[in-house]
Amino acid sequence: MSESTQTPADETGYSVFDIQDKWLPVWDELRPFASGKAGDTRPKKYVLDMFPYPSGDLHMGHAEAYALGDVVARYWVQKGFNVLHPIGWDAFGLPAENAAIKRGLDPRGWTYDNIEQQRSSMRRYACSFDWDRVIRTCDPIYYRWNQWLFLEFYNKGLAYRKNSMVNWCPSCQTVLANEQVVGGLCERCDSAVTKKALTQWFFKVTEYADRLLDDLDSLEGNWPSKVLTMQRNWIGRSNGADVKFVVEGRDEPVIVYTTRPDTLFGATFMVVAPDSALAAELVSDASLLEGDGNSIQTAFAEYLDGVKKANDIERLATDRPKSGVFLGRYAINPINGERLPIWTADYVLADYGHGAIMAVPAHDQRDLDFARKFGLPVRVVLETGEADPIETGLAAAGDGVLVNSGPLNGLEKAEAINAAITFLSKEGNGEAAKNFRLRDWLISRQRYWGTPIPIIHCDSCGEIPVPADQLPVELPAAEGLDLSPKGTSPLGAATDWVNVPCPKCGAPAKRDTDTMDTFVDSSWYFLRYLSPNSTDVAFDPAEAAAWAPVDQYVGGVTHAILHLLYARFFTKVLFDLGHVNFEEPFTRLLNQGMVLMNGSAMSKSRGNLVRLSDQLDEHGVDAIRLTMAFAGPPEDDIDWADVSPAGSAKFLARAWRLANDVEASRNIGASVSGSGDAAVRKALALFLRDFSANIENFKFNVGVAKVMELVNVVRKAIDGSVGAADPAVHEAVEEIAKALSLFAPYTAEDMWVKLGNQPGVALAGFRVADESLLVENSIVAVVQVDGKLRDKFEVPVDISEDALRQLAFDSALVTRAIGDKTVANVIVRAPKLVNIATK
RNA sequence: GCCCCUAUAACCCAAUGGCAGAGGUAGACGACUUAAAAUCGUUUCAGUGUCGGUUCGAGUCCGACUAGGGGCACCA
Repeated sequence: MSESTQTPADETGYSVFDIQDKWLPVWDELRPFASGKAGDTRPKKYVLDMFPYPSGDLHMGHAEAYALGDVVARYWVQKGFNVLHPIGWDAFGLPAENAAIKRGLDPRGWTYDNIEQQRSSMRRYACSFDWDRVIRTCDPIYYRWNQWLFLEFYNKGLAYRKNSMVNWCPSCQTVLANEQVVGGLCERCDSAVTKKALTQWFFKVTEYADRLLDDLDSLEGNWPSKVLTMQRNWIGRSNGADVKFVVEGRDEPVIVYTTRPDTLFGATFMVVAPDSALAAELVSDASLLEGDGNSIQTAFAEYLDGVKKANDIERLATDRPKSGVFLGRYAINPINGERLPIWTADYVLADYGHGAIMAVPAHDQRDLDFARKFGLPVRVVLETGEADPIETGLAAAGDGVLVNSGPLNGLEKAEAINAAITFLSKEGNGEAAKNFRLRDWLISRQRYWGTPIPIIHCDSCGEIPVPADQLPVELPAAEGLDLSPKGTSPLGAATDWVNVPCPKCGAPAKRDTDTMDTFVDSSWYFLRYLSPNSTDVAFDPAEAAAWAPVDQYVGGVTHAILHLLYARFFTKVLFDLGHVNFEEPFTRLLNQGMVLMNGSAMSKSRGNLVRLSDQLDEHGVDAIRLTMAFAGPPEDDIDWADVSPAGSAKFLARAWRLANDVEASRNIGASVSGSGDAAVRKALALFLRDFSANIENFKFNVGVAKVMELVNVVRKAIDGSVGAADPAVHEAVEEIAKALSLFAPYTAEDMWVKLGNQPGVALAGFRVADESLLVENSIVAVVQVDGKLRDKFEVPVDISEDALRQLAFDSALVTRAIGDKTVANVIVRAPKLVNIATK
């Protein structure tokens, strides 16, 4: 063991490193956190930490997350609950493959080695995990059920393949889900994401958009409001209308989505997305185009080319000037028969609504910018009191009364929206509609280290699901496969694996070579913990009924959208399929902050990396865990430069010495009589009352402070006239050990045994506060004059208002403060306070 | 540009609308020690980012502003 601030020469004998070595093997025997004991009558509590990705050993971020999750889990154990607190590994994914490519390692071996290292670190870190329920998503016994779920989704029409423009990371050489593109950059490697037309697998998450949004209301108060807001924004529901515009020379009308059907009279042109099928079709026949058809086709082709080249970062820049091309075609406004020119511009997105809009420049900033650039007309149809948009360049976005709008004139905006929809519906020209910002979830990836998609492609039968009895479709060995990214799946080269007979007709067919997004794995793992080794079912419904949903989820806010949205989606699908009886997977959510160093995220390149293993070697496990809990509110970031693990270690030694002193006093046979010191008993009762509330409200830092307070009280008692042999002291130190078991399990266990107990402080159970000690006979009342404190004195708790008022006016200090001023008002809040207002 | 969160002592942080300090760090002093460390004890330090409002009373509620952090951002 390396140098430590805890000198082993500490004459009292406290050595964090010795007690770590001492208790770990004992706990391995005791298994205090086994949750599957037969006949366990304790009430259940499912506490879940987000499982780690095995990218190396644990780091400071893990240390915080698992320390805080452990406080919650161990708290409920102390409260007498049968706590399910499992752990596993999110073991598929690119880093394993990248390591394989870079260092010539097998992704399998690399992954399992890292898992072993993390598992061993978690054991030393004293995480209260139930080690009988470990899962690894890269085990065939796990991902087999990914495939089963995929087929359940497929059979329900919730998994489908389509060709579309998808996000493409040129560095990872794979497609990305919308959620994995952050500000136009790849979430994983920060490369600029481009678009590519590919046939890919999707999960139809949009079909659940309404429920995913509406059910967030039921989580209000139990999830951080920040996460709820982010999910609401991401789903992005908007209400409006679909409006049919007849296009000259086209049989089918074009449908346009708008949130402002009230401004239909203000539409002066139409815009279609350049990369939409509609745009291509509209210009395909040169003879239909107004003016020189050929030059319009050329201009469009050039424009489309430029749009395709632009990446998302350029496209998302809001200050970018508008661009576009006139397509030489016209649409008819259904509300007034006006002829509107059709343009194409990249501010209209192909995959939102119908890829086409009606432009109302007077009341929409984007349309106004476009109209001003290309000299298109602007017509105000809503009197908002704002200046003329043509003059100011600012669209009139406010509310008001309709003008220039035929039958809608005089109506308020809200009324006009309804009236317009009614009018359109009657004519068959439109209807109310809603749209979502959320897109379907692209789940196929062109990489090796993932779950194979269980579909076989047959020339004559098409897509055929792999029959259930042939699952799992196991990944072929990586050996001999070129894993380097090249835009197509490495699995395509595993010819023995790829070529299979069609399950339906027996003709030669090929397996789908893509693998699933790893977010599929993590969308249901909380259910797999309930029957982690089952080969018959993904999860046992009886176990699910007994344990699920998760009562308390703990993890980083980085997953606020991705993982949490997908897991919610899966849960709702599983509910609809009759596999679970709840619709929200995580009843309560705690997001812990990050661990920083000197104000910024730790990283090797910044040179501010703090290694967890160094910290553990220097201060011991308990001190680091305690530091994490004590640093501040759990959702706040911890700056490691601001905290003092040495201070935590010092406190733990101080607490430990209390137990040591009590033990010593017992050994010398000090006589014990009575129920012990009243002041210590009262301090203990106060502590018991406050501590539980603090932990349940995630105020771990305050909870720790309460333990420190009690330690200080007991220290004084021992050093003073009360002494270490006092029964109240003994009792208080036992409670300190139990409370500390949430934060510093080694120290707590050692204290507990020193006090004469069998090992197992984690299961000891908190004492109940003695209510009779909390009843106060007297209280200090304060007297304010004009809000300023002037006197205070002790009064009986049941003092009457009149008596207290009298006492206040009897006070010389008070009368002096009043002086010659007139008393205007006297507020009496018996027994605590009197406030005398003067004028 | 829009929305949300935060602002208390040198530092990290507490405080059901009722005495601004629970706890810790750092500092100072003392005890113990030949000395130092450790330990124990004592102790300094703010009127709560700014301005205004509600109230008998505001760190706490309301409004505006400043600073920091986060989210969303051509979604029709």
